[in-house]
Amino acid sequence: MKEKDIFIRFLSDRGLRMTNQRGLILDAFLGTERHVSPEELYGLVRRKDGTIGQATVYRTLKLLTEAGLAREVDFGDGVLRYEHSYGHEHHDHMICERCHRHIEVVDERIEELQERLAKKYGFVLTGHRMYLYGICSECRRRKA
Amino acid sequence: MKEKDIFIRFLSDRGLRMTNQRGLILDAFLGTERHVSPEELYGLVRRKDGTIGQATVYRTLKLLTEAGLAREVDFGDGVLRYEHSYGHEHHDHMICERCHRHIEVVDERIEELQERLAKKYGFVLTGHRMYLYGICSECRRRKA
DNA sequence: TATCAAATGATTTTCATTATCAACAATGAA
DNA sequence: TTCATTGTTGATAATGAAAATCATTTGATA
Repeated sequence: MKEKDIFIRFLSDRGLRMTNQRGLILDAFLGTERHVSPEELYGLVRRKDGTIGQATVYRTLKLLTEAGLAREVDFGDGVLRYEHSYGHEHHDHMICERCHRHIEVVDERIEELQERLAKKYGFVLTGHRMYLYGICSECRRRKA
Repeated sequence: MKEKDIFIRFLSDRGLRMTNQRGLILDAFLGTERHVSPEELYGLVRRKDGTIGQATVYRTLKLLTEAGLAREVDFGDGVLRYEHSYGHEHHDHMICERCHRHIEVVDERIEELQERLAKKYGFVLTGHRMYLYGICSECRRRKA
């Protein structure tokens, strides 16, 4: 399992340790699709080990993010979510405002233009967040 | 004052009333540049009327947003900010991760591509949020 | 084995935002 | 005008996510 190795290496580089709890949390995280909130993940992990604390889940998710295995996603609803980062290349998000369906999208030309736009203002880009909001075809049909 | 008329009309369309407090909050909001947090605005309004409640500021900002006079901006730091919407055409945000300097940007080609991207997935766009993060020239120079 | 930093879980704290509620004010019908 | 209805407000409590605290446990290493 590649991810676990990466995490172990990341930890030991910092003088941190791989523990049982961190292993469980990583496994649970890898088993998810799309986006998990710390709370949801806490629920999943607890099924395996009922004694785990939610603070540990929060802490581990931060670590996974720093290790490059997870990525924070903020839909602006007040809950931070996490998605896989390793082996999942960058993408942006398109969200249906009616059914909350969610699609991952990328457009290379947009990415390119973002770089240029940044350069124009003297910035060196380190990252970006782009959320497109709209109504999906499904919901438009249903309305009719 | 155009904005006040718009707000009054918006309110009466909904069977709501223009009040002294709402007027004060609108004025204070119009007097700001860039982005205000509810907390900051509360501070400003209180100078004019020390009895105003912060819940009223929160409520009024929501109303202003619905009226199309304000726009919510979420930089992801846990505080929602508001910026002028009326007479201020849409723009995106570029933020320096080091000094937190903030620039408003637009790129018509990006906007256009976003539309096309949405269409490709059957979405009709209603809006979007785009935040570009990077390091500004100032900060890069200072580092050297 | 002794030592010491890291890790954990329970708990508390923080902080932004929202809900609740009683008091008050405007509106409109009778 | 009177009275009922409904909107508005401010104070306060409640919520909920995230971070901080802390006593205790764990694990690596000398």
